[in-house]
Amino acid sequence: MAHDERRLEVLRAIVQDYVSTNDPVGSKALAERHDLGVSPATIRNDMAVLEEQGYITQPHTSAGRVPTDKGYRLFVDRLSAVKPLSVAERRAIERFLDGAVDLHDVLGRTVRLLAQLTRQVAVVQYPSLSRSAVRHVEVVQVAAARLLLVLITDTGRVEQRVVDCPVDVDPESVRELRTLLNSAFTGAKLADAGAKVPDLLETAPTHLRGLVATVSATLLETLVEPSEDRLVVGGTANLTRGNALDFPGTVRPLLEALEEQVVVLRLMSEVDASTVLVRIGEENAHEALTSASFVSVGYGSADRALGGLGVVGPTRMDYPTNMAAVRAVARYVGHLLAES
Amino acid sequence: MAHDERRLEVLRAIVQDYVSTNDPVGSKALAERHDLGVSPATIRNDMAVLEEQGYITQPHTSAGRVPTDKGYRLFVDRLSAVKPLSVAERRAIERFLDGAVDLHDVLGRTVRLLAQLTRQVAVVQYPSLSRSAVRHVEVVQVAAARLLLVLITDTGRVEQRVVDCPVDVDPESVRELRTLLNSAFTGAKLADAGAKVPDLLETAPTHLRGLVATVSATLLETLVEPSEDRLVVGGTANLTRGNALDFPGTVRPLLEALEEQVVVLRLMSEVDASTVLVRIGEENAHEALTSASFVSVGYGSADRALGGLGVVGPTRMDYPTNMAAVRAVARYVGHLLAES
DNA sequence: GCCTGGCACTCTGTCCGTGCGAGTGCCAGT
DNA sequence: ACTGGCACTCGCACGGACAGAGTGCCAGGC
Repeated sequence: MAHDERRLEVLRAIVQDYVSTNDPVGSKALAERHDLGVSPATIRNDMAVLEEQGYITQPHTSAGRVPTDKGYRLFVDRLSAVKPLSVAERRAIERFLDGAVDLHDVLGRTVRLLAQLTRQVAVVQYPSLSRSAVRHVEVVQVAAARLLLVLITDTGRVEQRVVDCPVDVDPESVRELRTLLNSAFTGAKLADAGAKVPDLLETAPTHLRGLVATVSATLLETLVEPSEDRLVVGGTANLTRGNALDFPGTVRPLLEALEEQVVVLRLMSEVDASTVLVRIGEENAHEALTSASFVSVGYGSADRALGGLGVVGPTRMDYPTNMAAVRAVARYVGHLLAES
Repeated sequence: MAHDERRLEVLRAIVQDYVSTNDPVGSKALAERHDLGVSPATIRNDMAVLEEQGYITQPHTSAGRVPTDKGYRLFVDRLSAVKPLSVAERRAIERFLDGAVDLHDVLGRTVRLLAQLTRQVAVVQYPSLSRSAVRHVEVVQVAAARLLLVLITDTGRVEQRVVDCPVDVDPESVRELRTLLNSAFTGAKLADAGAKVPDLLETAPTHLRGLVATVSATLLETLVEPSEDRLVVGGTANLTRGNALDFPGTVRPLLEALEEQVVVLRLMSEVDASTVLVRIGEENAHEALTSASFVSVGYGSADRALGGLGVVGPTRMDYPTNMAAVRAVARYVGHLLAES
């Protein structure tokens, strides 16, 4: 029916205008700025219907209309085409990320890049430990009865733990231990590492049993502990951009949630690498984020997402552009980490 | 002269009142809240002198007085005693920092602790590479012609770099290389490491020369590069606390400067571990920080500062408390890193 | 049946004038 | 040298008037 179609067109126009002007948009302005082929009065009727259906709302009588969360949702799902990035932007991504010297650097550059590209707050998760594989385990003796355990994953992430042993350890044992651990764990997915411990304990020479047990315990703790998942945040200054209406009250709770990390990590846990996930306003199910939207996607090769990255901003954001930027950056980071 | 003394007392009272109430303070309120033993009229005369000397100013005619940067400076230098931390606070520091599992964790906890204690933005610098000593160098072969170099310092910091070799490397050479590097560098201050390279090259067996040269080059790059100094920032949500007057305009430039890191690191480069450094407003010589104060101190043992930490907030801050907190936390972190 | 032009209505943001309160500076008196 | 008193200056909060934007509704046209 031509009706419904035009009504959606009106909704799209409202979203686009509101996103770009930051003012509630009225029927007259809409008719002027878009070729809808109908008069303001007709648009008003459509808007009345859209409002009744819950897609738009007016801040107060006799102001223009503003999209609701539901309206943005419809817009994202059905009314927007993902905007391809310009050549200049693609090149910027490459130039920005190439030349990174280590994982920390890669993620730091990524977060700055995303923040700059989208003009929103960017978040990047460290490659998940449990989804990585062990590249190398290193044991360093730092004192007679104290060892430093260093775990290097194939994504370049490095974890370290100090292990206090009940008795002194001689250097030869350290060497054996290193060999033992590496042959047991190297190449294994960290998620599977736990299963290898009993085996390892059995095959270990008797004089190393105790040591292996102590060290394995710490190692497992390191691997399993998912709370240790890290997050890099950047571009928080972008929160102060734009209208005060974007975040009712203040940006304070949002800043706190971003520092809390746990909140964002939980949201990020749902991502996969194939589709860009958009959570709008109330959909976020966390108080501090109810007036914000979260656009995220997993990075890594298709079969396993190493982690997630995304941007956080006001619900009034340019979804097509941000989704495109997030996806493009994730792809590039995925390649970068896969080949290193 | 009794005059001057009372005048300073008035200045102290003004600073204290203004910090706690956030309102320009007038002569009447001052007389009521402090036992200065004189009438408001007298205080007014003193205030007129203080204003003429540049220690205080009035936002507009017929509002109370507000301390200037110069006023705060005098207050910090001569009028304030460092307020000792309460037992509860000391205990909080211990409880908060104990149980950290690695360096990243220590610094993360530190920054959260400082932010919470002072209700300001907290910054903590990673232990400086050049002032640390090498604990261990690890070489891991990740491909035929690609090595991963891992450097572990005595402060628990871990740096890693990928090295691409011109020719394939056999595993035996990797083992020799590891031994070689460790015997050359272990225990050496990173600042001195550069000097050891020529020696190393000479003593290296002929078949390893090329490899050692390549690897050393990357290693040196890692060590010397001071731009890689890292910063942990926390408590940015505290910027939105307090009056809008605290930061004229917005907090935006400040947030940007904090993310820039370079700016803060430069300020931090001057700290040493013995005295708490306070930079007030314009003293900061960076545009974004001219309406902010920076309280910092070095941590580490007395003879060598490993890095700096501090807080950033409005010039209108509680200097004695913040200085005490910064110093106490720095001491504790210093101990923690020294013993690990 | 759908669209359009017109019209009355409502509401907000803004501007302006007023009054009030806080605070000052100055002066004369002790 | 300090104090009380007094006139003066502003900023700010309050309130009314006004203009502008936008709506809902209705009657008429295609």
